[in-house]
Amino acid sequence: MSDTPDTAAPSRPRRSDARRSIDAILDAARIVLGERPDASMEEIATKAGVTRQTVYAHFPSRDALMAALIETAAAEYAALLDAADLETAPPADALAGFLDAGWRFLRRYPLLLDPTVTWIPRPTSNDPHDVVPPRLERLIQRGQRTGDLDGSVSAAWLTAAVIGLQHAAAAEVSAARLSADEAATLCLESTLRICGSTTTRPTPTHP
Amino acid sequence: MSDTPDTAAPSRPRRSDARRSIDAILDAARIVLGERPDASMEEIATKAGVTRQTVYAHFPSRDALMAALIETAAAEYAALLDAADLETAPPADALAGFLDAGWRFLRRYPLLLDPTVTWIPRPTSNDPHDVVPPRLERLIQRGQRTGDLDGSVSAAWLTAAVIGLQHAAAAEVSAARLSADEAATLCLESTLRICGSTTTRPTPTHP
DNA sequence: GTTAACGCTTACAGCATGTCAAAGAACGGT
DNA sequence: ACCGTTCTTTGACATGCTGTAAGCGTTAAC
Repeated sequence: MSDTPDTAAPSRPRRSDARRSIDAILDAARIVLGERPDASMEEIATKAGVTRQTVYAHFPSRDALMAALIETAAAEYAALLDAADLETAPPADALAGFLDAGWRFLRRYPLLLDPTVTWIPRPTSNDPHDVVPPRLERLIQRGQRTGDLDGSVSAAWLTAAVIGLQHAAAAEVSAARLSADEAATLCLESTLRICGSTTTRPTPTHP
Repeated sequence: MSDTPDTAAPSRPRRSDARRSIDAILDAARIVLGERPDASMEEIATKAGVTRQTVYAHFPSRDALMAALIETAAAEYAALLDAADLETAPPADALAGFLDAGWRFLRRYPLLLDPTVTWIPRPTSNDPHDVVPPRLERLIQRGQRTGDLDGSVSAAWLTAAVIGLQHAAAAEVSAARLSADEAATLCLESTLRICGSTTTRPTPTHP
């Protein structure tokens, strides 16, 4: 997935230390930028155990590094989503599974919580926007067909709304106004509501 | 509201051309940063008809300028919210009024649509976070007391969720996936749902 | 009309991003 | 184990943006 940051057709396979450096840089960027999104290339390079020029040897610019990082993130996100069977589980459960995958992803990539990243150049391939929303939208459409979800609101909007709700919940966690568990619970609750889930999900009163 | 960008107790009143410059700078920043959030001080100064140093004469740093800009924005937002009687109107109508104020505000300050701004140093006073969420939360709490809104979900979370929904809707407009009208309609619809509005708001079928 | 405040020009330092060239180190294949 | 290639490092350099400073012209306030 992060095979070729530079070009698409390497004449010869990459050397092992180069691959090690690339992985170290990507990992360092994930961590450092997760803590401080405006960290310099120097900091990332140092954290990766290489020099700044080595970073530029593999990623022609800061934006290119970001794009590659987002790209690997999207691949991991896609793997998480594929592991949660969104296609077959009951829609309400599938929605919970979608959100759960998101929480686990955001714990590994707190970088994407910071909004600074949203406007950087989109990766050439494997864009998160091409990976995450379509799967959620298919899930919502399925629920609307089966009648488990309300079909009177467009699935495209509900897709954006659900992701927006999760962003809002994550921001509340970042601001320490909610715990991770509270945020997940409330987010799921509101998600089911906007999707018009008819599943009688018991309000937390004893039976 | 934007009286004293520098200090709090000016020994003598500000001169007229100084005030004119300050207003021009703030207005230029609002417009230029709305188009390109990473615009330089030079561009802002040029747009304002002054030199870069004049900007620094009034705002000690870029962040200070941002803070002042956010501060005036918050004041305008507060005025819009106060004009829509959130305290007395029926909760569902008040929610619609809240969202409407938001749409009008975002049209004037597209700058705040860009997420780059969210993490800059908070203004010393008149922070938007101290202006907008409390009014919405009071409105939701009132609706929960009167029974017009569902009281089983915390008003604090619903506050964040409603604002998050509006952000999501605004992003869809920015991405040209929705028109402004569609976004407003869908956002209101989902807002009423997560708040558990019991108002029978007719689905858009003809009477 | 005098004075204080304000704006403009010029200059400078600091920092981050990119770029380049050359020498040294590590890898891969033989 | 050797050798050629690839990778890394060092050092230097150009550029652009931020922030600071002093001097001088201009304008508003009283």
